[in-house]
Amino acid sequence: MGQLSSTAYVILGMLTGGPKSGYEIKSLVDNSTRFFWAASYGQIYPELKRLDAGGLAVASDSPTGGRRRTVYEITADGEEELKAWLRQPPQTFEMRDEGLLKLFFAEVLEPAEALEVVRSMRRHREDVNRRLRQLQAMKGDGDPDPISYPLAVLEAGIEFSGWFVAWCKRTEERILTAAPGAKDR
Amino acid sequence: MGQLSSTAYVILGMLTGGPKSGYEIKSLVDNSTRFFWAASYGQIYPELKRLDAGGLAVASDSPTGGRRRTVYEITADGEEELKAWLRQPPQTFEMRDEGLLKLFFAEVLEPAEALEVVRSMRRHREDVNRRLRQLQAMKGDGDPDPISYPLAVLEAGIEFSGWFVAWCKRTEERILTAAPGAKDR
DNA sequence: ACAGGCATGTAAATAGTTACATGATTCG
DNA sequence: CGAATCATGTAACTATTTACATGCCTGT
Repeated sequence: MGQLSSTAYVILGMLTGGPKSGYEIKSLVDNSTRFFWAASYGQIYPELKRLDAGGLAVASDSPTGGRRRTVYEITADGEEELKAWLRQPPQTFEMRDEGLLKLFFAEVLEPAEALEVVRSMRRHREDVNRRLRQLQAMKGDGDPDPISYPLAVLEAGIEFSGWFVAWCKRTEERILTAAPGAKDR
Repeated sequence: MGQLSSTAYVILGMLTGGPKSGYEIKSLVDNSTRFFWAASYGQIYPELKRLDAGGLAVASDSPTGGRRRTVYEITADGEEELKAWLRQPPQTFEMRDEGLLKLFFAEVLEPAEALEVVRSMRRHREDVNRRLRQLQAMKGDGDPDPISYPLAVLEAGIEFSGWFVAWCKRTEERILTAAPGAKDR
């Protein structure tokens, strides 16, 4: 039917690895694509129903014990749809970083406060970097010969957050050099 | 009034440099914060009215010749509101990169097609990098002694897109190494 | 005369988050 | 037994983009 949302493609992509429940898709997303493409339950569950209705995935009951559970499997149509999308040049590149935005306006603050903005940013990125490294350690690491795309993307996340931390450190130095009085609270 | 939107703070921040029209704010945003915080007319104009209604900015007519024009000036309350917000630790850090998402699922594609995804990403980031460097060349460059926050943020954008381009190149190499047949197109 | 930039605005659609409601199972 | 986790879903809200409508001014 009409154009699918990006979330629809995230789901289709996740389903290429085998049938999954909405809950499983959500936690997969949270442990992989989240840092460059997030999705909430409020998007995932309705979208799964739409994919089923459109014939791109099929739902089937698959309870775990007495706990109801619906898993979805991608169809041949679904896979074609996914591939067609993957072949289109990517369009969306967005970033929203409140820290950079605050720093941009930091002239109205005291240097010590501007410094604190950068420190917050650094703490956050250090955190992300640590979590991504943990994920990397968990997945088979070690530069596999036939390149693993998910691993390559994970590496991008690690490098990116690493670069960001380094940039924060250098920026903290510059603020301190320009206003030596700004050293801590 | 209730909580202000982030867009409201972008506007307040832009107004600290002097009174501006909605149109001017939009083009400022497009030439500065855009790569980490965008805003459209559909947000800016209604938000300006809200800021005026809430006493954080004041509107005044300031036509250019026969062309009507409304400029907004930040009030003391507006400046306090802005500073209070700047002092809160930043919360929002988001990225949506359709290229990384596509690469993540590239296993279902031919290596040549995966390569094309990365090349698209690289072209896009090269473009961004070029435009940011142009902006940098236009603004007074040369590491001013009292650190310029907007310039520091611009540098972040340049470094970030530079890192991204380099990562794409390395990833292209890896794909070619794993599947030497993927050359060209 | 016409293109492009200046200027303001709104309506509709789309996207996405948050909070809530519900209930079963597993592990300590 | 209680907490965490598995599991599904919806309603309300907030955010944001896109497309459109309007019209003046400046430079070629």
